[in-house]
Amino acid sequence: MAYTIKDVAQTANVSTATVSRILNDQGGYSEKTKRKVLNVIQELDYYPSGIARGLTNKRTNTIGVLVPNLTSSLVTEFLDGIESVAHNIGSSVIVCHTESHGIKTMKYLQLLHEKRIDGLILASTVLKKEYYDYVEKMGVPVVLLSAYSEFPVPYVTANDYEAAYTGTKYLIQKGHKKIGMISGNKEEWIAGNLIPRVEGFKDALSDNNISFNESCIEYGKFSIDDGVTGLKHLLNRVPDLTAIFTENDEIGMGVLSAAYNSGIKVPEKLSVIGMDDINLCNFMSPPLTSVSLSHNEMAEKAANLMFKMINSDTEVSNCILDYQIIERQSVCSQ
Amino acid sequence: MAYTIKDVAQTANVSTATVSRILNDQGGYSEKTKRKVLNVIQELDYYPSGIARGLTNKRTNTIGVLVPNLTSSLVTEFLDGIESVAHNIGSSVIVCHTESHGIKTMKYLQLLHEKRIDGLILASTVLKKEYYDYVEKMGVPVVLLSAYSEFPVPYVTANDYEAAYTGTKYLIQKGHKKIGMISGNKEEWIAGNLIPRVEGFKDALSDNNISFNESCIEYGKFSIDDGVTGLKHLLNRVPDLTAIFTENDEIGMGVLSAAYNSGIKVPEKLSVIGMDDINLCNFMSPPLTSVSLSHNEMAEKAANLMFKMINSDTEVSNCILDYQIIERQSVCSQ
DNA sequence: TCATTATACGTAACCGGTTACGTAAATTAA
DNA sequence: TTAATTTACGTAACCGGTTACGTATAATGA
Repeated sequence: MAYTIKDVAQTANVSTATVSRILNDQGGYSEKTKRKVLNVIQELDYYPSGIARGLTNKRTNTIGVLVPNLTSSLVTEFLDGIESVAHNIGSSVIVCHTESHGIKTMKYLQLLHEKRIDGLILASTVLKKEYYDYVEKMGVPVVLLSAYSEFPVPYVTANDYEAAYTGTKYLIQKGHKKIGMISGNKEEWIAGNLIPRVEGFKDALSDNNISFNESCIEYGKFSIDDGVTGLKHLLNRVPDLTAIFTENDEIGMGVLSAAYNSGIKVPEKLSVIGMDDINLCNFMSPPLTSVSLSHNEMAEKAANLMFKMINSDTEVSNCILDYQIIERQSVCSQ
Repeated sequence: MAYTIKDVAQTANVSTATVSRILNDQGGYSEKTKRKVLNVIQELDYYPSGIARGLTNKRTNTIGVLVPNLTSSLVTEFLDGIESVAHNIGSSVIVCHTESHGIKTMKYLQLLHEKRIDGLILASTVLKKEYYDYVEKMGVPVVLLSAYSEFPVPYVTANDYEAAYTGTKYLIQKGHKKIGMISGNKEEWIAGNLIPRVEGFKDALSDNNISFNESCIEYGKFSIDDGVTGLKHLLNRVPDLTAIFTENDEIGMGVLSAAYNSGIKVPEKLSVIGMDDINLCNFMSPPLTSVSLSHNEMAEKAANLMFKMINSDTEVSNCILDYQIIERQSVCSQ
């Protein structure tokens, strides 16, 4: 195998303790021996083993990130932000693709436990009691990204209710009266009881005296595909819709695609507004108007929060970020 | 901290060796003690430390994946496939976002070296000599995904040259004579000398007696943005183009977007064909015709190859996968 | 000058597992 | 019945680092 600290110590005629001290800038050695040891390290091309170091240090410089999927742009943008922060701090990230699947998620948590990760970020994941109990037991800092929880786990998220309310109101202000919504999976939210984005949608309607009918909401999952099938179902049930609010941009993209393929002009015949403001919105035809939830900031905040918890063991406070409507070309006045 | 194997051994009145044997199904213990130990493990909720285990085993059950970016769909689809294979085999994957940046890449390699990963996959990355020398030194199995190399490192890729040739020929057969190309970064390929997708494009033209002019190729990077700026530059230089072949689908998406915003109808006024056939192609307006390089299969093959090398230390052969044109609606006859 | 303190190390235990080797007890063979 | 073999463990070294503690030497102070 590769050289060890012992090899370095021997060839440099010092003890392993000295080598270790030099490697970690701890002082307690002369300039001369430092140079000598550093030379030997270079010559042998020695790299300390993070494994061995982790064993004593109880620090692996590795964090885990649980994501419900890897094909969603929002999620990969999260991952991107987290990875960037982690790398700057000197940590690596292990990605775990849970598929929102309970058993797979638990398996991943066990795996990360065995790997002795320093911290954990759950992105766009509903924190079930089972998960909470486990991470509690693991005893590592956890933060939720784009999710909240009744359990005492810090989260970084947007005010989904308000954002959805505002997004819907935007459509109303544009003169729309027949507005539908395509939402993600209902069951995902068992924990939260309420689906905030749906509630925001409903309340915006009723506050503006627009009659609401349950059939105006279509529930699916969160992917583009769900947008295309969602639009079909929705228009079957209520054909005179003039605007659609989608729970996220992927669904919105699906709606755009389905509309194109059905010859429904957006925005002339149908206005569409998404949520999250993922980068792809800019490049749709037409560019997709969206409620931006500053998700770049969100990911970085979450990562920074987690590292702060790792380093100082202090409790940190939740963080609710701002939202903002990014007007593009998928919505027009009625 | 958490319980250790010693705690388990003590409370079960056996030695740590016995506990270890039981944990690893190695035999050499009676059913009775096995049950006893297993009970204690459950009671204490003991989980062995992967770190300690890794120290003796020289196996971390962790692999590294280097990717040039995390916002490209192709790359995340790769990542998805690799993660899936790895998880089934019981390995975790560390993502490293290199931004195609030499220094950052080297830093990551060192980090992964320190972490003592079992294997490494370089996705869509040109293997510079510097990288090769380093991974050689690391002594772990490496495989290139969607890349080739003059160095003796196994790769899994498509026949880019032929695929590009065929994609271009498809446009020609549709009657197009004024065809442009938008390619990725020229400098990326220093190592390979030739840019296979560009060569395929050129050769398809000349083999079909279509005059070729260097100004018909626009070089940028690989993102959607480069597609939009690329189209503008290209049309400035040669305005009578009727078709565009893009080095990848992201660039193709950018072209679609720029065309939409400039009022250029696709495919009526401009045909566009991409490469890779990422999932998003299906949802563009219009859906983007693309040369499919079976990248799902590619990622899985690469991962399986790597694990085979990890487990058997045998040399494996390269793998060149098939391509196929997926006709959608962004190309029409001239 | 001698006592005191600081500096520059070395020794060895420890982190939490794995495993080669040794041995008493149980089983089988002769 | 006794010898040979197998089974079921325990002991202790080892993986490759870190670090508490001890000590000889050098530097400082009185």
